Amino acid sequence: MIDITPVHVPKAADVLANILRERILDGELSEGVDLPNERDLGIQSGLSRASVREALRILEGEGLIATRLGRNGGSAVARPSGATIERSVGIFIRGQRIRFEAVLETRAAIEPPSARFAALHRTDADMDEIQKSHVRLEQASAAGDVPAYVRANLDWHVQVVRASHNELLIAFISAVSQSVYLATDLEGFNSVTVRNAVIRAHRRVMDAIEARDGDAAERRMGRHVAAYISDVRRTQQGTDGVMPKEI
Amino acid sequence: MIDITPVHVPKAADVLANILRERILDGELSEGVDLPNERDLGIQSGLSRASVREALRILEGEGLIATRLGRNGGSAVARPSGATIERSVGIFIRGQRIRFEAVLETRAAIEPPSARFAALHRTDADMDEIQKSHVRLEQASAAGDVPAYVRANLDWHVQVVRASHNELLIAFISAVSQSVYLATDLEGFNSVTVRNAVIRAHRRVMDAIEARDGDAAERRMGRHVAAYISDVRRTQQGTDGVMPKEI
DNA sequence: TCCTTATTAATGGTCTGACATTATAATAGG
DNA sequence: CCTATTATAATGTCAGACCATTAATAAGGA
Repeated sequence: MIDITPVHVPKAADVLANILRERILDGELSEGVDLPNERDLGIQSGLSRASVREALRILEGEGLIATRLGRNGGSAVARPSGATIERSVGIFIRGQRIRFEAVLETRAAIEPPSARFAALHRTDADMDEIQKSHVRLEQASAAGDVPAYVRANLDWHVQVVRASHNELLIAFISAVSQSVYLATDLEGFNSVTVRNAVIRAHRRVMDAIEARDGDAAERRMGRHVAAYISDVRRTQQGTDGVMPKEI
Repeated sequence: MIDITPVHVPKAADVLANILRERILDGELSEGVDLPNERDLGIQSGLSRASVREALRILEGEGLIATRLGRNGGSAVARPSGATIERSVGIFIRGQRIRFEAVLETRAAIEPPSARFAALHRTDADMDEIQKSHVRLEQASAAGDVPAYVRANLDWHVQVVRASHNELLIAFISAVSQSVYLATDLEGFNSVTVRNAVIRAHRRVMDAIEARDGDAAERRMGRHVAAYISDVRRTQQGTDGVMPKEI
């Protein structure tokens, strides 16, 4: 008797999605190009419109196409943005019940080397953005607006990583920051003393980045995030440390 | 005249997907629980089976459910794994044409702090796994099997990060490693000298992790990946440095 | 002519119903 | 008790119709 191993029968929509995905990622279909409409795709591929739609949905979920409704609508090729990574990381953190501690550890791992790269690769425009973020931080702190302060704080950290010009690090830190913000205990920043310490630390990091001093930027950012983490540890004693669900 | 801002009309499938996603992520529907079949979901939600299927497809793409065919089939709640992050990162790297340099930078950023956490948090079982990876690396090197060597090399690095017990760092390094492997120029490891240098560096890192010496682990891993990167830079001079497409 | 308004057409969104395919459960036969 | 067959419950796929949305186009008036 002939021995046949079990065959895997792929679904029609997956096959079509794979074909289109490859053509998009290969650059054969470049950003902005319109795909044929669903009915034509069905005719060309020999599949039903339902299967075509399912394939398009897969690609849309991957951020590879964007679909518009109405006349002159249809699916256009898009560039997968960091938003896709942010979404999957957010779901991962909530779904796996990642400890808040682990999220902070990840920030502590990524940010200091990112600050180094920022010091090495920054442009003047990057420096401007970082400083603008910092001004917003100071204003929110002076106004005692804690939620705005926390947002500005996170934004400053993201801006620093942006200055590294490393797209992957930017995507990672953006993904993580979103979760950090939602899990941050605002009470911890009610103290003017705490907020001023953060502002001073940011100034020191900015000085190093401005001076293009990678070593100092990495060292100072490392101390800053370490201090932040020990602050959080002190504040959150007694809680279970699991990420909250409102993400 | 009354002023009405444009309203956003969500798609039926999105609404259902959002509802189910929240219930899954809130833990109300826990792992392994079977959802109602598509027809029942349609009846309960008041939507057509087509819309229900579209919603299920969204959740499947997010790794939140797994759908089986056949009798006793249906959709069961799943835990979103790192695989979802790996997929989105892979698509991001290819789609954005991320420079190979940036991917290596990201590794260089993540691995040293991960090695520190590994030294601090490792179990004996983790140490075993790391050492087993290292043995496979030595065997592949001795046999002159370069592809197996490169795979074992990457696997060793992933194992070290695993020992950190930080699920996010594990997911990130796994996602990045996949791309690194496919972009690695095997020629660079044809030299026995190069391979032996790597093996010695790994031994030093392992010693630090075994001794639970976080500082040494971070420092040694930092030197190791820095050396690797400058090797790659030397080898790849003249190429454009864009990630290859076969991912 | 030019601007505003109504009409029309193209396209995705949704629904219904049917049939195909698959994997398991139930059953019958040894 | 075990094996082979049959029935069944679920997803996968298709076909066709109609709805909803949007932009191009035509019509109409200043």
